[in-house]
Amino acid sequence: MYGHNGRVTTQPAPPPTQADDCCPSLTVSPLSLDDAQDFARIFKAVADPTRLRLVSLVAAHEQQEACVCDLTEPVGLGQPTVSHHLKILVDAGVLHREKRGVWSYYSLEMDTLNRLSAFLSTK
Amino acid sequence: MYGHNGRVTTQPAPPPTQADDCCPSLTVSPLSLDDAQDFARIFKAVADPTRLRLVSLVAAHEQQEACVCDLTEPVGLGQPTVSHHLKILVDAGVLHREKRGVWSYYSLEMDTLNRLSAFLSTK
DNA sequence: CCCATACATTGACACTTGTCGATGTATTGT
DNA sequence: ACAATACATCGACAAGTGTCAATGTATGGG
Repeated sequence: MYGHNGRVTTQPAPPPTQADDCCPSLTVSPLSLDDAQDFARIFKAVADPTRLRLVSLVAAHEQQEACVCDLTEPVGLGQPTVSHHLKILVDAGVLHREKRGVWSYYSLEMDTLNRLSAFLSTK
Repeated sequence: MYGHNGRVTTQPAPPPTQADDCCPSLTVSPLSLDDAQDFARIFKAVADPTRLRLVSLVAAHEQQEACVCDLTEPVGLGQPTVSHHLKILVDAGVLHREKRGVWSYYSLEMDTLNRLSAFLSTK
């Protein structure tokens, strides 16, 4: 009934409310290793100042889409570096890439952003 | 009126809706470098599978708090490593540390999580 | 057909990061 | 005072990451 450190311990513990396996949330039940790795991978994509700015620039651009040449100057980095960052965002499902003619147009993958948002929310 | 790549360009562009400087959002206006760095730092703290599991374990623990000795076994890592991860989460404002007796109790900093959540949401 | 443009990929490098073992520092009980 | 416990910090090392210059690949225009 009392643990090694003096706090009251609970009974066998009700089976973790895993009912909502639809969309794992950070604060409802312990994350499985798989879920933790999945979300960590997406967060990693967003955990860089340059990539955050790229996403916000795409969002603020006309039609909510932009090509590489629209982005290199605002972020002040070389084209290969920007392409590299955009690839990471696309691989993580944060951005969508559509090639039209010579240009690659990047747009938001809103489902992913909202999924991340819901994952973090505590209310 | 037409840009170098054939898309219609807009007039001088209305001053970016910076009215909501209360809480920067990823998708409303281009992020400043400072805001981008601030949020990237917090996302970095969360962009690791072990740290995500630590946060979820704290959230799922009794009283929504846990000490290091509660966490080492579930994540399967050594005590110094767990302490290291917890420090990163505390520094980022994701967890709160309170020392009571010999134990350090970690709890959620819900404001930070909800701020991140709102930052990512597109609705 | 050839050239210019937009973008992707590669190789290299400095820097950061996750992990561990060893050690340091409080706090509690005897 | 001493020993044991809980935790933090340090030093080290392999692995990962951000950046660039150089090069490769497709597309459209003349």
